[in-house]
Amino acid sequence: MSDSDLSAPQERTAPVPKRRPTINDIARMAEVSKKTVSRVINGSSLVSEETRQRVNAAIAESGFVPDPQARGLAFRRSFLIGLIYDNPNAQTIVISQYGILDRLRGSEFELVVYPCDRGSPSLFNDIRAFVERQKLAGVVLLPPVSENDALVAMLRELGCPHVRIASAALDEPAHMVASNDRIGTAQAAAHLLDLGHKEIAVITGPEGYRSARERLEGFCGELDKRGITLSPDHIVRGGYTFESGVAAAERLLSLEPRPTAIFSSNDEMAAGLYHVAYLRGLRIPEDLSVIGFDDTPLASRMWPPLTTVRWPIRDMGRSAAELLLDNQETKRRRAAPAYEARLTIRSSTAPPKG
Amino acid sequence: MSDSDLSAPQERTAPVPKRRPTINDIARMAEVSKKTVSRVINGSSLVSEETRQRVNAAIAESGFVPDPQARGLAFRRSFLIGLIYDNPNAQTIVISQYGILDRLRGSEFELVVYPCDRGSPSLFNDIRAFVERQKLAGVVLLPPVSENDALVAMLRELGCPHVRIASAALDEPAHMVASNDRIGTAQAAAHLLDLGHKEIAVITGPEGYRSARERLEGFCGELDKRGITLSPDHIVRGGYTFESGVAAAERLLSLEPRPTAIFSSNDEMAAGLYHVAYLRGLRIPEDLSVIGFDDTPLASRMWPPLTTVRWPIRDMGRSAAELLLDNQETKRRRAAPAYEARLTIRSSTAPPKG
DNA sequence: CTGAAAGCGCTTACAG
DNA sequence: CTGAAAGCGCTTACAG
Repeated sequence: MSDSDLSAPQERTAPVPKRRPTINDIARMAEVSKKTVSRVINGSSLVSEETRQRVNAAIAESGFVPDPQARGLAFRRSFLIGLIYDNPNAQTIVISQYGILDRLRGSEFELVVYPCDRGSPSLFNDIRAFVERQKLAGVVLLPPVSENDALVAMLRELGCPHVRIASAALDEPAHMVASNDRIGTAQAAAHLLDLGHKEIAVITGPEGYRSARERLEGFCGELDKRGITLSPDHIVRGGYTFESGVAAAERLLSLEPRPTAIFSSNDEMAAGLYHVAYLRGLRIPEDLSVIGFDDTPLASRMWPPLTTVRWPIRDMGRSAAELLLDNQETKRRRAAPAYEARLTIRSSTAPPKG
Repeated sequence: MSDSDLSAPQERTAPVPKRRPTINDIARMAEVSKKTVSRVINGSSLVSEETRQRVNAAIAESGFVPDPQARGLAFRRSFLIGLIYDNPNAQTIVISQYGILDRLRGSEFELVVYPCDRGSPSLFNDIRAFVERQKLAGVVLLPPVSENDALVAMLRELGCPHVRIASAALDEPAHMVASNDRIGTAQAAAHLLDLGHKEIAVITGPEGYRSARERLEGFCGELDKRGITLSPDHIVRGGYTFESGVAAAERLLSLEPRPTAIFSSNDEMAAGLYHVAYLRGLRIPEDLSVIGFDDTPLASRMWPPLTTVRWPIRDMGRSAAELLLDNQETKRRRAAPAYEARLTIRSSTAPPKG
């Protein structure tokens, strides 16, 4: 039973440094050529059923795992998926990573993280170098950098498969995992209207961000339908950061008459709004109703727990990885499911006083 | 000047698919063997200054970048660093990633993320497979999985370089980036005492977690010094989660007399404590002073902003990567700097009433 | 359906 | 200080 029965005595003393089995070992065990082993590994249909079983048995017995580096070198590409993002929100990043890994686990692919700075003048060169050097099997782009069409054009030129996650369909289905943010924000507007609010204001996202536009239009679209139009001073632009939420809140809460309800285009800015409200002695939701967007853990940890629009980022990450792998293995271009952002009602909304 | 002057006319029409230059191209350009180019790439001292310059000039001119896959295959290891974690806190994960990448950027190494489940029966096998398959250049372990000595022993056996991030020196300096959590928690205790609190309670971390012990002992150590000993019912165990903070708070705020100050061993549980306090109509800090630990963004976004102990995770991540790379390139074993958790005073602490 | 040869882009002994 | 040969563990044409 021992595999060293035939070796010289002195060789038995030192435990054989059991080298990982290679494709050659499997070929020998199964009595086929290494090329045939390769065919089995890669799921080629040009292998007889009997041969395939013999090879698979040898693989199982030896615990053989193909070396991704060697495969990659021969394939001229790696088994690495890059995650490129400039999103400031830690929750979004981590949860999207979990989502992608949900799909990658058990596959031969690994996830390499690549945070970037959209403002950097070397952004394009850096990403090009990253993609080329690692010969990435594909990349997933998170918003807002996912909205950068020029960057995506470069990826296309490089022949790097890519999937964009965003708040609207910016690209062909094969390259897109989109949420419909308008549905959830329309629900938010309807919720405030149903509670009886008339003095409504909005903190939007940064200029030029597609998500900012989608959320604003979804919210205002519903108000329009009900015959309400927000005056320009009731729409204040934020930067998706806590600090920008504070600044926007200071302007909105100084309005006369003061808004009784404010929709913030993300949870971070809603937290800033809470601070300003509390500093001014306002109670939430008695004096001010607040709705956020994202449904990060922060939303449920604030006090009172924040009514917000849930953005299904984990599912979207999983879909992005799915698209990348599917379109790799098969030729058919599959599309990701349609995702909808939906309102989650907690405790930060109530009817206006009086 | 054109590099296709000598090619047949019909070849000039199709733009030459400019293949990435390889070590062979550089060898040809510099008129040396590829082995010599390899020596230059790897910083060998056995190259004459003149030859080195010629090779470097060719590299610069051609934009040559060595293929990490091919290098890895020949080296029998990859240029991938794994980040292994089971930490539930998104901020901790993302910020440590930034820290590690601070050091990796510009190097030839990439960061591969590997969240894991400490409860999984296949944890060891999964990590072993990950490390072996990818022939990782090294791994960084985040707490609490970094405290798992058996896992680290396995990594050692596999010959996988590793650095552990934790709240105490669990290992030799070359494998350790440790914070001293006792300093910050002692400061927290002193702060509460100085404010005049007598009824003090603690929410600790999970049983068996080294960080939980360090923080508890740091806090109670300072109380002891001042002649105060907490009764067992004033120390409630939490699980580092928001929900466990809620549960612990419910017990502590039911005590008679009610504590006027509570130290929570992380920010997440402090958020849970806030909720229970508010539900009971208590004001922070007037009726209850609260101190957390970590100084995640959540701490500054809660209301009132949380007094907490700052855990310098970004710096620690950078140090971990530094250790891994240094101990890779040189033989000398360097140690990471000593990190100290320190108290950050915000608005959740005040003198007790009366 | 199967295989022998050559190659992916590098490095390790081994010479000199 | 420099190089020719062999090899890392796979796959791509090319045969048959």
